[in-house]
Amino acid sequence: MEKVNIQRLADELNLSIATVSRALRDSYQIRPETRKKVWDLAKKLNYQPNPFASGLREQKSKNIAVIFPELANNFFSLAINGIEEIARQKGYQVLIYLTHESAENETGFVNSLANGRVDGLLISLSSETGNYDHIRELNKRLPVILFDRVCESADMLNVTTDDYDSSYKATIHLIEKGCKRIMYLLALKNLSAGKLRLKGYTDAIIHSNLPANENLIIDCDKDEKENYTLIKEAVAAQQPDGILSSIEKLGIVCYHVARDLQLSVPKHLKIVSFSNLETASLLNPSLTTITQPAFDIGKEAANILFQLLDKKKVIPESKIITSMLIERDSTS
Amino acid sequence: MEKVNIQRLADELNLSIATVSRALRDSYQIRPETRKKVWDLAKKLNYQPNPFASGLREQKSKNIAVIFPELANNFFSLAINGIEEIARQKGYQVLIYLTHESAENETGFVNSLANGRVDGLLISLSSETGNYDHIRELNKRLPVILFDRVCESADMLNVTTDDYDSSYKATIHLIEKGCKRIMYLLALKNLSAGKLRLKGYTDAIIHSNLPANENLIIDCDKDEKENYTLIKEAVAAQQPDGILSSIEKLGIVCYHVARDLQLSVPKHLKIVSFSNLETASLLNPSLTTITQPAFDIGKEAANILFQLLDKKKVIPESKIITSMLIERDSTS
DNA sequence: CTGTTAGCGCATTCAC
DNA sequence: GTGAATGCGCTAACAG
Repeated sequence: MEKVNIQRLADELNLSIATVSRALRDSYQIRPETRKKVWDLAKKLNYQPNPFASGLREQKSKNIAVIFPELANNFFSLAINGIEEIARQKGYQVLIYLTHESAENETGFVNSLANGRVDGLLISLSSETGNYDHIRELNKRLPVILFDRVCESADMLNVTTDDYDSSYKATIHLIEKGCKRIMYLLALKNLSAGKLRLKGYTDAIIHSNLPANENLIIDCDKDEKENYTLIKEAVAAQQPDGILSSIEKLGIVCYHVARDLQLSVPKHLKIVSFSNLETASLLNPSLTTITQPAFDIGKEAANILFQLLDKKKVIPESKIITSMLIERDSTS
Repeated sequence: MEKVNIQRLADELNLSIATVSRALRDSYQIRPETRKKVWDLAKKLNYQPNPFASGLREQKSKNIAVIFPELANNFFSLAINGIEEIARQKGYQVLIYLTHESAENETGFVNSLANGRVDGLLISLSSETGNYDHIRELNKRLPVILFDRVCESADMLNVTTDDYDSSYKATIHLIEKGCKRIMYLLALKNLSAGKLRLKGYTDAIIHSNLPANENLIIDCDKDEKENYTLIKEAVAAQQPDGILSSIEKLGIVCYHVARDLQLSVPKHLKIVSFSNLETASLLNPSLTTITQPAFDIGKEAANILFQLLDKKKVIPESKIITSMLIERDSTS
């Protein structure tokens, strides 16, 4: 199988490579019949332009990078669906990187993208990330959109959900259900999302004239197994009547804790967790969730990125997508 | 910010680009001090070779493609972790493609990879795929490894789990638990995995001298919502005392059906499903699973691919990785 | 040990 | 409308 490149097409048609190139790119200054000849042969030989050659020549890659903390998480699995869909429409390839929640990995990946490998980056920060220099640095060279796990600064394009509002509303929801001792499972505390969710919770507590009790805020930025023990002990010691979990993973742990402590949900303990539909549908119907439209967040982030790449005359803006409080404990 | 390429380094050091290139590639024939000078400046300027230039020159991309049916599925989410880990170690980038179970998308993607964009492909077939010509065609040009959803033919490299055995054993497990009417939820029937799983079930039934009852085999290769109704009606009509689900998604549906029909699991109905740990941990502990080591399958598939790419003198072979039957209904 | 040069495949400028 | 020639950044063959 000989390789089929522009030269080959040109030779077989007794044309110059310049003409072939122009014909393939539908240049206005090409005779229709020439154009057709070229296209027909290209089809026949299954010609496909070499992306490295055109990338080198045009100084653009037609690739975008997506950096995720992890994928064993429904949110990101769904988000990448949205991203991939948009990228495919635009004729871009998607390069995927997993940080495993390590800031070091993240910085390494981000720094490695400055060489033209990709034209843009979609990133959701690792939970360890506290410093955004690597993002800013890369953003000088190519468009970067943050989503979900974003950084606060106004100089970056972010796509998020309404973390503060949804956390606030969820807390109020629990209070309206009669909860007086609402435990908060804290995570992502370095990140904007984590801070906003916590603030939503504490504000709701204060506005409802419930006592602010620091013992009810459990810092769960720990190892997976530790979290279980931590939460179990905290629940046993503090006897909460409601729990708000700031991330899905902890919501699940928390649900297991309730079972192991023989606390009936939602009778003895009401649980609300940030989560998403896929996961929630697997859980016992007594878990109320704050569900983020992960697919849409992915799509929206990708759309904004392509607005920049397409050099449209729109000024892209950060976007907040609202999540839904889905109640499943109506039996209480 | 000027661009930093080999030329730039050469100019600043008064060397030729050839020397710089060699120094960066640790050629044996370079003076240590020259090497050091070059590396120091490269570090200082954060030089990174342009992947398009080297790709073009060397006729290899240092990219691999991964084609998945979907990602809103724990198996594939975990598998890509394994793949990414190995690829990263080897200095390769991972391009991701999602077919959404469409054979047409799959063929399109596979055909688009013949232009040197990637050096190898890892693919898990879509449930629609019945014809493997596109795979064979691409495999003439670059290494292709199939995993999980593979094709039967011996001319391809496959990484799978022991579908027949695990299905057989799961059925025997149900029989030993006292089940006499075991329903089988059939899926992926075009694919090798689907056929083997079905065969494992039917053989176990026959070997145990239970009546082979076609009404107990429910063909679920349908739309998501249809499956629920289908299974619910089948369970109501056939009154099985055990169910073996050939895929995770149906196992979950089946679990919901049991709840909605007020059939206590595992008391009235024992359920075993192909699934994985992550998902299973979310479910009620009464679901017994056949758990595939998704992460390891991803890693193994990637390893075999890189054996080929590294041109090691080993002859790569297809590999079968054993899954585990994890029992959670010991209360019965 | 280092420099000069050709060429990977493509898009484009400049001639005609 | 078309062809010849150049260069994107890099590696390797060849020369010294």
